[in-house]
Amino acid sequence: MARSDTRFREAYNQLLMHCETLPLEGEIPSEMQLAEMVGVSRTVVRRCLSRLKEQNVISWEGREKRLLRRPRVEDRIAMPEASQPTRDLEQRFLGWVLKFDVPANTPLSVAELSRTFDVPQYDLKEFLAGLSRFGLVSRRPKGGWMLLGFTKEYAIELSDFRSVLESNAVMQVAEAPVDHPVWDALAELRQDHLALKAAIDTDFHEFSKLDERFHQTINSVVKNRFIAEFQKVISLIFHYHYMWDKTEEKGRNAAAIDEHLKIIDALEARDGEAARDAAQRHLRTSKTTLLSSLRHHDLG
Amino acid sequence: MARSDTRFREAYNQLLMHCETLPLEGEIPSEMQLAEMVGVSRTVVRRCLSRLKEQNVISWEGREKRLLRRPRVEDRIAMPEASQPTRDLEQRFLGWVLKFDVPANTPLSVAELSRTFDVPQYDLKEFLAGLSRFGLVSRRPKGGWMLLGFTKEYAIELSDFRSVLESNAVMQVAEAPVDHPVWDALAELRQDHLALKAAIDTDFHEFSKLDERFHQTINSVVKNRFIAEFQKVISLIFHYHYMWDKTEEKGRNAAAIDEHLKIIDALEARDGEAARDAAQRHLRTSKTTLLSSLRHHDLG
DNA sequence: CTTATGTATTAAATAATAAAAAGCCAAATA
DNA sequence: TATTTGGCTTTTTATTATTTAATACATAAG
Repeated sequence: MARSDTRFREAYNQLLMHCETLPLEGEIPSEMQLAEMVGVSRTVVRRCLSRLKEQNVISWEGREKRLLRRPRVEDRIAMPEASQPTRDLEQRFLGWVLKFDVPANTPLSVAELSRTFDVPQYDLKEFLAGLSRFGLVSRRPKGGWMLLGFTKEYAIELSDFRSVLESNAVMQVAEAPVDHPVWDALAELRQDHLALKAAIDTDFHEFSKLDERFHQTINSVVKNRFIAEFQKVISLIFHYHYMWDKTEEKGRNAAAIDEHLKIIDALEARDGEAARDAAQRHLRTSKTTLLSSLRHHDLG
Repeated sequence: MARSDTRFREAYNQLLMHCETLPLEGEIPSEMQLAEMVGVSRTVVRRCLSRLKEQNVISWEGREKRLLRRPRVEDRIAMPEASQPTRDLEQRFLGWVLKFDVPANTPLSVAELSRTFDVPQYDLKEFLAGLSRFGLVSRRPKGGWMLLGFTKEYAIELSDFRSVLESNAVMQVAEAPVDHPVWDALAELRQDHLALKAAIDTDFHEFSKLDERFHQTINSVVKNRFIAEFQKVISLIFHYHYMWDKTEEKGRNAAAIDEHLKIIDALEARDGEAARDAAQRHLRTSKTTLLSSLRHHDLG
């Protein structure tokens, strides 16, 4: 009932590996050096050395440490099977919400989420606390958490916010120096848009990926940690919704391609104002699409 | 070693109070009604009733519950002294960081913070997880947390972001309907600015409050949860820094008053473009001030 | 005099646990 | 018969206890 000793196990195995590179009776480096090597505190190193001595792999007397015998495979400590990485929890959680169409104002059970996502409860608590800053979840008065979005209001506010951020991004692109990599990327995007436009009848579902790439390219010009953080969530949400709303998909995508091309035109002409206007028109369309996809869910 | 029974204690005392309003031998409402009343689960209500019966305050047999005697003051359960509210932890934390000029890349000890702020450790974990979304803190590889901001880069990106948000807000104000409360607020702000301008030689330190009010008024027009969340942090940070940077304060404030007035002029003329330009000029000044205040800290 | 070790102190992660909430069912009421 | 109520069970949450790990400090070795 306490913190796991994964650190110790990992360090122990690493030290074993290091021992294999040493000659028999060879001198083992100082505790501090070992700690540095393995990226762990001296406390852990000493625990490892204790065990190595116990197992008669090394001798250890004061600062004299020597290799007694060659380490064997069975000397290694088994690692507790690594659970799913907590890293992409955000992706998985938002995906779950959108895929299963979890309605607004659903109580979230940390215990249950912990099971579905195979993530310890305290990691989830931390994660949810972070999401609450985006207004996606909140604490319930009687304890626990609650999923707030995606209501119509949320979608509207998110779209508006996206509009604000992306208008700014477009303006910045227009003012980027000629040798900025964004220009090559845009030229390539133009080709890909034209290619898809030509094959729209069969390949229209390919647009989703292209769309994401387009917006990412535009936004990559803005070097701002706050905006970047939000973009991650925004693009995820829009992306998922489009994937699920299949009504009029071909027509919608064809129209979006033209809108994108207009933005590229304006940008390459270095006309910031025109680009911003084109971008805003495009984002208004996106907003409408997002809202109508919500309406379909309501009815279905 | 488990969750506190504050809920029970509070509920018990509330039920005692309710009993006082009842006549002797009076019927006590159903468990569900009591639970609803006190805002607590039936489980807690039943625990309370058990104790009330034990203390001979009520009789309780099946669904027949009657008041046996008038509750006395000593029947109440003592409440564990409420620690500092976790509510304004954000204010206190940011205040602490800025006031003591905690440098960037300082390791934060949850244990220590818990003591200084008189807040349980898990609350702090949640809070820090939230702040990490703003890029102010992050997890350290070997565990624990680390304060990232306020570096020069952070200040620049924050200022730029603020600029984006506030330009948008200003544009929206310009398009607000004539009966929107913002117009009255702006008229009042104009008077207060003029008054302070007249008395600038003596009252220049009053500007800080006025500044906050001005920006809050502008931003209040934008109804957007994402923007609102950020504004809280942004205004807090800018505000604190100005409070601590005393160089040239009078001159700076006098100039800012004029900049504010120009924005108000443009807004009242319903000239969105002009208002945005004026706002951007003002925010550029703010950015410079913020950066120079950081530089002073570096030198001092 | 610097660097490494031994020891003590402090902090962090996390499982265990009491408190609270939610769920279920039969009995009682209307 | 439909609905509410109370007794009981199960699940979940908040919070602590405890183990692991990190850090600080004194002491010894080179």
